[in-house]
Amino acid sequence: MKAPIALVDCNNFYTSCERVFDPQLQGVPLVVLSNNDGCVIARSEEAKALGIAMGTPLHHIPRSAYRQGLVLKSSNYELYGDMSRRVLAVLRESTPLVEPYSIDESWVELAGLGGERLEAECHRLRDKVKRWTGLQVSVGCGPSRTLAKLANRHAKRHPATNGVSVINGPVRADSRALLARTLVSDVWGIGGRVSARLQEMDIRSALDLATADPTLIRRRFSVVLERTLRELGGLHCIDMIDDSEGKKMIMTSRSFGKMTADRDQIMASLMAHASRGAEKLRRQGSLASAVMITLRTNKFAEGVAQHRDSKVIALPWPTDDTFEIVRAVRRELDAIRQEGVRYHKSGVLLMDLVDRHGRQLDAFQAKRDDNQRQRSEKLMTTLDSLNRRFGKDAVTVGYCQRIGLRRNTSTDKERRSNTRGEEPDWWLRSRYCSNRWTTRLEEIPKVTLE
DNA sequence: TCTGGGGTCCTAGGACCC
DNA sequence: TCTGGGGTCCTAGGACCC
Repeated sequence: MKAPIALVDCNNFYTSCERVFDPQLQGVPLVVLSNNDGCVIARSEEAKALGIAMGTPLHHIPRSAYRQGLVLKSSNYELYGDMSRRVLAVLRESTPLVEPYSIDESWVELAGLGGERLEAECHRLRDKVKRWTGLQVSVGCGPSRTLAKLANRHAKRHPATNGVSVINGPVRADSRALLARTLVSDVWGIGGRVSARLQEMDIRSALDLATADPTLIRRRFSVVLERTLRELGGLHCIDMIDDSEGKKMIMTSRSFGKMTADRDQIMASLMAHASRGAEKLRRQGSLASAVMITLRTNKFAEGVAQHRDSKVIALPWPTDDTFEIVRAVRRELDAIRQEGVRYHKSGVLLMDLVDRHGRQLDAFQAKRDDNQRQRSEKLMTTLDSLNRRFGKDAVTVGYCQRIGLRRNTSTDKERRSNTRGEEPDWWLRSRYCSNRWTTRLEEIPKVTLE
């Protein structure tokens, strides 16, 4: 028998992080906006009660919401990332079998526990995270990940559960009833397309799917859905993700603060993405064999020329050198950019990643002599350590400047006065950003004693 | 004026080989 | 009028996740 698995998920994670360090945000409707202050990506319970949907564009939020006290925050990933690490540290202290799943969720294997002891352990984890980080989590537990997800959703929605729910698949009556009440579209792994097709087959609830014919499901859909079906039945099919080899591709892209046709600005944005991508590459110890650049216009803008294109550039040898990657990007921009078109978003995708140490020195790589490689490694190590010590973007490539994330100041006006003259169009908007309370000494919370 | 960013897995189909 | 069969590898695109 496989050990039960729990999903520990932070409630309204981004808005909760904001509240930990700013008590004035308690009890008010609060939303966190996506990059560029584009649309709503997190909501407090009060904001949900105002009817603000996930993904609402900022400019579609009704005035009435502000009259009721709605507060906006720009996303502050430095803060959220650090809070996420803290939650993880608390979980890891309790059990070694923790697998981070997203910035606000982790899987935890609870071996050797069952019945009341299992439920007690879930409550203990929940209380501990709250006490040590100030964040509230919900814990869902079951024999498979799909059931743990479903239990988690239940725990989050029903205060009577006290944030913890354990289910056992359709064998037990109470779990069976929960599956019957859950729409198939709310099951983890089932999106809009698949659920529409399932409805046509009269499969409407999670229980309907759990008791459907696996062979038929596999034939009409795929092995993915068959696994979901079996997981709903209590069979463990979806394993821990083995990310020991790191990510298989690294994407860095952003929308521009304002659309622009200016070649230099577009170039600067791509160079910034290339250097950020190369940093991520070095952090996970990989080398990229190819890089793809992408450019696109704003699909929502009416009456303007639309254009999108991308190009894959093979690198002469697998590398993690910022300068080599930037050089490739610089050379190829004109291959995809159309003169006069105002672009809205650019991106750099590092592909065909190989392990830095496990690489084979084939005939091509041999072309790059040892001196050159050692110099590059030294330079990149220096670059990274300077940036670690003096803050992100302390040292950057040529004129690409900062990638356009927030600086110490948080208003557009202050930003402009910081940059001597006109601010580049491609820089992000980030008008409502809070401090990076836990990662920057200058922004640490101050307590004044009367 | 203003609509995010970063991933994974699976499948189908074409190219190519014997 | 007739035109093998089976296997692998690669890529593009679909679907889903947070």
